[in-house]
Amino acid sequence: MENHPYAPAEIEPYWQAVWREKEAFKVPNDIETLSKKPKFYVLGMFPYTSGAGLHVGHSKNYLPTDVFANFRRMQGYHVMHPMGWDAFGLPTERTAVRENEHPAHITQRNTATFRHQMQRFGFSYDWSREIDTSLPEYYKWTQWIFLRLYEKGLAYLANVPVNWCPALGTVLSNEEVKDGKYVETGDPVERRLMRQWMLRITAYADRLLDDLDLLDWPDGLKEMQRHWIGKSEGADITFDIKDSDHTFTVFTTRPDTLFGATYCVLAPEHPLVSEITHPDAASAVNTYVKEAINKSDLQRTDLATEKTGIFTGAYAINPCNNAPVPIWVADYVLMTYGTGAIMAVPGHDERDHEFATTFGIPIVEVIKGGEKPIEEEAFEGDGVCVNSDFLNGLQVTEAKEKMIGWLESENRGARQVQYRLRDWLFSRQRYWGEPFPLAHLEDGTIVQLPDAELPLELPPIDAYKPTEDGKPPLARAGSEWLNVTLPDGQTAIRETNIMPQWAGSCWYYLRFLDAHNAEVPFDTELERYWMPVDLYLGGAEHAVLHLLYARFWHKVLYDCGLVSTKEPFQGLVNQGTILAQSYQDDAGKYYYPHEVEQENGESVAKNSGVPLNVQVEKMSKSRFNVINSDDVIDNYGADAIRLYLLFIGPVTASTPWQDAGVEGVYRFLQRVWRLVIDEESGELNDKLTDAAGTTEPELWRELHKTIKQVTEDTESIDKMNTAISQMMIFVNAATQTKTLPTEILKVFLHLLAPYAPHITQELWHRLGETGFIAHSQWPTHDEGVLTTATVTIIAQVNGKLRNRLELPADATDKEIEAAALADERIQRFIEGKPIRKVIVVSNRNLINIVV
RNA sequence: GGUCGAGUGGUGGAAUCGGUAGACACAACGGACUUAAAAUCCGUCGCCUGUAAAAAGGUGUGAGGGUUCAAGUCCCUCCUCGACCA
Repeated sequence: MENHPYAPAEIEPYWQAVWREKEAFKVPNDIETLSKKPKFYVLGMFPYTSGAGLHVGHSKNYLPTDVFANFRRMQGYHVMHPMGWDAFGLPTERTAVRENEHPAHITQRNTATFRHQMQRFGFSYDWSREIDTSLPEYYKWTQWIFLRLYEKGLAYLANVPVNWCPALGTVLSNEEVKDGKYVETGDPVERRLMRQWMLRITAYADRLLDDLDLLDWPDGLKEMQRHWIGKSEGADITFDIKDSDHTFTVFTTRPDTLFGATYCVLAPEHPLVSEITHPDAASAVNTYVKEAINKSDLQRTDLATEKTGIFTGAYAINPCNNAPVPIWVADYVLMTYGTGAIMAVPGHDERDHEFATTFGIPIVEVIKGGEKPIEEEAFEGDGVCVNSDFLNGLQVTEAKEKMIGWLESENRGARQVQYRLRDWLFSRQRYWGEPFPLAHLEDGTIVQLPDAELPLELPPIDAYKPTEDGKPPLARAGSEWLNVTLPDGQTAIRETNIMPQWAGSCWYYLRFLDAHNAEVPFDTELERYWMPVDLYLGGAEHAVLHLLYARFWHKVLYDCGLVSTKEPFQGLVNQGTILAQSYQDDAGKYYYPHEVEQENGESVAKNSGVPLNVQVEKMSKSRFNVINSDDVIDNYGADAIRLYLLFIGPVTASTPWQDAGVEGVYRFLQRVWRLVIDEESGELNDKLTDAAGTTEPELWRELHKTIKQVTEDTESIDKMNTAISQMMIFVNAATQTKTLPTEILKVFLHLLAPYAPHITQELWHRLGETGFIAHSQWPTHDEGVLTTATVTIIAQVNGKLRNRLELPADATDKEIEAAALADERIQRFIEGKPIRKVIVVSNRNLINIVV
């Protein structure tokens, strides 16, 4: 019967092979050819290649970029649209330990899976530019860029408090630690001072902040980066200590409240704590400090927890009035922010107020304007200074200036800018990452490897774990690797830390431009042509860290004269996540859907009968709710899953996956197929005609409407779902006409091509065309076709819809009014009541009669 | 606790320079076709009143209030959810 149905399993692999053979999406690398057309660089954040492979949630990132790349290509641009792998990282290293295999092999296996899965989607990547951050030919240049940072003094060693996990023998990032445990294994984590590599990102804080204004990013995202950088302006103030030669400096954003400072607080880690503590308080302070140091920053600064602290027995002198104020130690002050010491103004700072109330410290009002008495609530708003000697009567802003001026003239302090942003902890005690191209001489001097000796490759080692005496895994490498002899005969030992996973992704968008250049990281002319990235698409989880780190490196490269743009990513969109039903018992254990059955309308675990909570949340392996893209492609084809994921909602929205929904777009693709192909004979549909498109005027108009909407919606990126809706409307209309001019059909196939590249290419071919539809030109609509002789006027009485009137499109307001008043149904609602007002909104085809 | 964002049918979602609420699709229901089923095609589909069926009317975008000829859209208060920060 139906011998020639739509068969994605046949046509998709066929065209994918043809595209590969003919290098259909390869971008030229010679600048002369490139300069003939405008450029567009569209990039999806490249994936970390875990062993689990791709699930449909990941594709929400790659689909909009691919559609947009196809769209721009058809509009006549050279389109850079590459893909690669963020391949260094801890999960691979752990798999290596578990399976006793080299991480490089595991990485190769994983990238092969990712590549294969992506190719099944029919993405139009230029695969000749594929990169892998863990290959020496790539990380050679990561090391090279690091040396440029080092030369500029932006990399340094420092003793910093870190999250140390003894069981893993490594430092963990803050995100990896929750409640004092490593989130993945539950191993305890402690705070420890360690000598670590740091990158001086704070030196770029101002530019990272200011240049946000140059970017076409979502406002919310820019706001998050601003917040993260956290610039605050204020003053450093130096306090003398009573009966002591020591002094300490505090940073405050409110120098105007100095007269209200009734105590000071040192962070538990502050070096002065042991120096100034009164002997009577020493043992108690010591105990307190030890406890505090092991708490996380979050625990310490959480507003909800009760403030703790202890009096040192020492007093500071308030510089503006020489009053003695007690010095406390409290964990809500962090050593890593500001100077690690604060002046506390309980009258005008919520946390200080809470602390002062808890410990019975006096509260002084120095700014008037609060709603409640100062003893009850801190007043942090704007007001007038009181109890402040020479500041009395001034507004907060003026008072700040005056106080800073006074401090500077008295040599008691200075204007100061502080950032919340801290320097970037850049070393890890692991194996699977970039080795630092540095070595240590016996006297402690650090020497850098000459550029010509890069890459410094990872040595083979016997086990991917720390040494017995707690050194990083690289210390297991033999002396051949560890010991270096310098040209002058001195011997040095290599750095055994590695770089964090973020390093490789800080510049990968540049390597794509010239992926296999062995001489330089990328060619300057190519960089000038392609940069910046015009559209960068990725998840909101990278809103701060990756984007901030990459911007930082880019600015350093800019200062080195290596790149031509101040910013790497001009346009950026955060795609939403794909959600799915997950099943969890009260203990928090997740269950796979196949382990769940329904009982009396409740979901329970099949084997135990334990009742389960059903929830819709982000699709992820750890929640046991992933849908594998291979399975969907097996059943419905790549074009169907492509369309479905874009159809269920806006690109930026998070939307739940529904199996049944794929059926809908699959049916749509079948209808498209049947428009062209007679399923019985396999020949072209009889209703196709060579007659002009205008012989089906209704459909001709619908086509132009569709061109317009699909073009606009695709351009917006976010509204690809309504572009697909309009194409469905068109196909429904085309199914119902007697004839279908090929002229109309071909234009429509162009519109669908970026979304469903396989079926459109196949039908294009069946219609006798020889080239790739992906290389043909995007259509434009004719506004004249959209205008009609008559329009429907919405007639309202008192704002309520009462009738629709068909009137000539050129009817005047008066004629519309007359027609409406004459209408029988409208008259029923007016019925003799006096007409108070008539409003005609002709550009909305609407009339409202107020009675 | 703060900042930002979002609440629309049974479901995913359309419509925001204020101007026809529910496009498109899923599910459901009814019909045609079929020995039957699947597929396909056609139709109904917010809620309430009304009717044999219609016609017709009322009401409706988290809750309450406001501005306006007109509010899902703007303003105020509140509730819920999400993201980020603390």
